[in-house]
Formats: sequence, structure tokens, C-alpha cells
Amino acid sequence: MPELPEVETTRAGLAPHVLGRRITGVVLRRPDLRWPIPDEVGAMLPGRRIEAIRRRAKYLLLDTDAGSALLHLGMSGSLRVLGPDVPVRAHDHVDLSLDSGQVLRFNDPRRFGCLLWQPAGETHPLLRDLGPEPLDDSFDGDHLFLASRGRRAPVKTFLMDQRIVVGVGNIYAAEALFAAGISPLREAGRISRERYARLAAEVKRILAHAIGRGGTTLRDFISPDGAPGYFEQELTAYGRGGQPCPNCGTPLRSALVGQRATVWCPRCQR
DNA sequence: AGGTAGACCTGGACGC
DNA sequence: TGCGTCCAGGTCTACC
Repeated sequence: MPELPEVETTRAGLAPHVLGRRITGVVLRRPDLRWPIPDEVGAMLPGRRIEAIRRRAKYLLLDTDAGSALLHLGMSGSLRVLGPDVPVRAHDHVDLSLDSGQVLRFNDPRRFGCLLWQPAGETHPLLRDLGPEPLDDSFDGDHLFLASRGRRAPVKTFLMDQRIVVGVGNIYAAEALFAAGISPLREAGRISRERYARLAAEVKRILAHAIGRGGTTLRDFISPDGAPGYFEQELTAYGRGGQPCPNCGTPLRSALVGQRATVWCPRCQR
């Protein structure tokens, strides 16, 4: 489900409900998601106050003075803040009860998400090798240009590599490459500095705009308050294979690139 | 080291 | 209606 805009929408939606709240209880309805849920989650969280809720890449961190709960929503995960008596549904794997009386509930049908523990003062191994945040100033065209020299992988695969830049997944990679006029098939190492400047600018523009729209709701993404995202209505490439290019009318092509469905305009994107 | 396939898991859409 | 197949917003692991 979630790329950076959906995770950021989740973070912003949760913040007013969880910031400063004390966790009164933890319910784990199964011992694992993608990986086992470490004992610290059940042992350390109760009684702690949530001091911050942060996003790094597509991860969410709930900070307490002992450490942070580290969550990833995978492909199908979602977090909701609910009243205490809302019935548990299928795939509701984890509850964090709050002193407000509300419950922070983690639902994830496919269980590609995770709930891990990051001790205070440490950086979890999963966060160690991540690239820059795309909306930070440290991410720009020169970063992409320099990181791509000698790379033979398709630029779409390169752009989705979280070690290069975080947060860009299959939807926003397709949208940014379309907007920048770059074929997703082009070798990453054979794109000019100027074209990478355009690509970086489009990544920033599209991600920021999608955050403003509340993310993209395709199947089941909902923000914590239950609202869908509205960026779906503005998708120009993703999911539109065979339809006419909005710029030139040429049918959009689709193919697998790096095992992921990919759509592009063979005329506008080179 | 970079690149790529396979793996993980469920549910919905589709064709027969 | 039922069943098989394919596909899905991610990313780690194993292998060349």
C-alpha cells in the first residue's frame, strides 16, 4: 500500500491522537508479522509516554524514553485510532491502548509489515543504509547523477532503491519518470546531470503534492481518521497501461521492469 | 559490488 | 456459485 505520502499521511493523522499519550497496554494477537515482534514491544511500552511520532523513509517511529516502536506498513498495513469498543476485525494484529481511552490498531492482511524495537540512542539496522529523504535539500539531481555513475540497472529500479533515495515506490516512480520525460527502461548510468535535476525536482513536486492530497488510495489505504487519499485521481501513468498518453495520445506501454508493473509513454519518455 | 530472481502472505478481480 | 489464475502501493535474502 504505502509509499512515502501514505506513510506521511498516516503519521500526520496519528499525531494529534498519540502525542503525549501514555500507553496503557499492548495486545499482540500474533507473535509475528514479517518478523517476530520483539519482547521489548510488550515489555517496555506499557506505562511509557509517546514523546514523538516520526517518519524515516517508509518507517514510522513511536518514540518513548526507553526506545522506539519501529513500524513498517508493508504492502497492506494500516494504522487507525479507534474507540475502545470497536470490534476487532480480521488481520487486526496489534493494539496499543492509550490513556485517552482510544486504541491505536495495526491491521495488515498480508503481513509484509513489521513492528520492531529500537532502543533509545541506537539506530535499527533496517534504518542504517537508507538514502536521503527526497523532500530534504540533501536530495537533488546531483545526488542522483553521482550515485548512478556506472549503474546499468533501469533508472526506475535505481529510483526505487531505498539506499539511493527513500520513499519512492512503484506508483511515484512511474509518475515522476513520466513527468520528467525519462523512460523507466533507460540505464541509470546513462542519464545526464540535467535530466536528473529534472527528475529530482519532479520527485519532490509529486511527493509533496500527494501528501497534500492525503496520499493515494488504490485498494485499501485509509488515513487514520478513515478518509481516503485523493491523489489517485491525479495519476497519469501508474495503472493506465494501454490508455492514451495525456500529452500526446500515444497508447501508454506497460511491461515488467525489475519485476514490477511499469507504465510509460514510449514517445514522451526517452 | 551490482544486478536479479525468489520469497514472504492474503484478498480481490477475472475467466471458465 | 465455485474454482483456478493472476495481480497488488515492499523489501529482505540468496545467488550469479
